[in-house]
Amino acid sequence: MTELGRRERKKLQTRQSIADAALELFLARGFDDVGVKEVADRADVSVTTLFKHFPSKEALLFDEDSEMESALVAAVRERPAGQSIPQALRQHFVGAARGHADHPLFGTFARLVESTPALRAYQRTMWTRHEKALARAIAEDVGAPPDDVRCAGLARFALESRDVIFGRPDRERAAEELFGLLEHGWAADQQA
Amino acid sequence: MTELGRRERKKLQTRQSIADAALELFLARGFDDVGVKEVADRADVSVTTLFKHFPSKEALLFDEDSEMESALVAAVRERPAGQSIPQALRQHFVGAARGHADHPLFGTFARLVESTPALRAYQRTMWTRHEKALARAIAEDVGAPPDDVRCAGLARFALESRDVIFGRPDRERAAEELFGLLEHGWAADQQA
DNA sequence: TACAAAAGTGCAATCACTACACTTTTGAAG
DNA sequence: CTTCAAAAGTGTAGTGATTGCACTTTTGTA
Repeated sequence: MTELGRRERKKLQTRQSIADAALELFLARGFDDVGVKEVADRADVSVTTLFKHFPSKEALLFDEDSEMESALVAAVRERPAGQSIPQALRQHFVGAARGHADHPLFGTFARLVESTPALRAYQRTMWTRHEKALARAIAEDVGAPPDDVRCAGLARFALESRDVIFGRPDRERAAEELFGLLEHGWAADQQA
Repeated sequence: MTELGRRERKKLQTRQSIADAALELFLARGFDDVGVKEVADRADVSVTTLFKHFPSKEALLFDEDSEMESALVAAVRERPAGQSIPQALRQHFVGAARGHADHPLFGTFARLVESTPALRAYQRTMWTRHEKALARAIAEDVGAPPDDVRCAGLARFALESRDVIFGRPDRERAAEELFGLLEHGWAADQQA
């Protein structure tokens, strides 16, 4: 059904060449030490073309994120009966982290992003871009108005949790503690 | 005791001229429509000098943030007996918001930042820069290890709450709900 | 008074990104 | 199969922030 014409195929291929070239070069020599010119050269396209496919240098590394948003919303909507929203989100993030563990490149990639401020920032904005969608899904689920503050807050906190979790050595435990905090609150085991 | 020599005074004065020129121009015509050159000209310094005083164009608008960090840490450390940490932070942020209401310029300034993505992002990183300090203060207060995940999470969430709150019409209520969520958890009034 | 550090300057360069005018490719209609 | 407009790609020249460099001026201090 999704028969792509030759034109579309070539376009995607060009895009892929660029993304591949970027990934290789950045992994090998670091984000800041490789210019866009060099990426374009290696992909055998002009700089102008490169920027027709990607809106910025950072974007070269973060392809395809519309799937992420739907997966995020689905994690809330289609969670098993009786499971709370925070727990569903925790499971979603931990599952994603496990999936990444398969890909050997992913560790190196994560380290690159971690160590480059510009990339960290960009990745964050990519994620928070989904904040509104997530907030709306949560609000709908609990029957609150679409701009409810607590739903917006939970959405924001959950996405931030992801960021915090990925910076920790023991992600599973970190996820448990953070989402536990969101679910039961600071007061729950802090009677001091 | 803090006798500043003429040299230091002149340096501060130059810095202030630059910051003033930047604020005026940016408020009048928008951040993106004023070049660094123009700011430097107005402050009667060279562009080189401007960048010796400020690390970036965005930084021209966000001076003095070391006080903010100590105020933040103090809000936790010196909170009244019996007050929870989330409540102390809520009060700190709401109080700051009220204080700002006095300054007539502040509204315009806030609107400028709000409407300029680059400034929003920069302001966020300025705040999250204090995340570690806040996390450490919290951990120390409750007797947890300095890198405890829950303390780090609470610090992050609190700072994010500030950002969410400032985007809402009714800040007081938003603050109550968000910090209530942090204190008592999502489960507390969400038994559905 | 003399000297070294600090503050300031102007110039040229880098780098991401854009506007423009242009050529080539290609899907589809006739 | 031809034709033609849209889409994809190119090269050039520019903008605007930021940096490095070599230089002059100021100023605290010995």
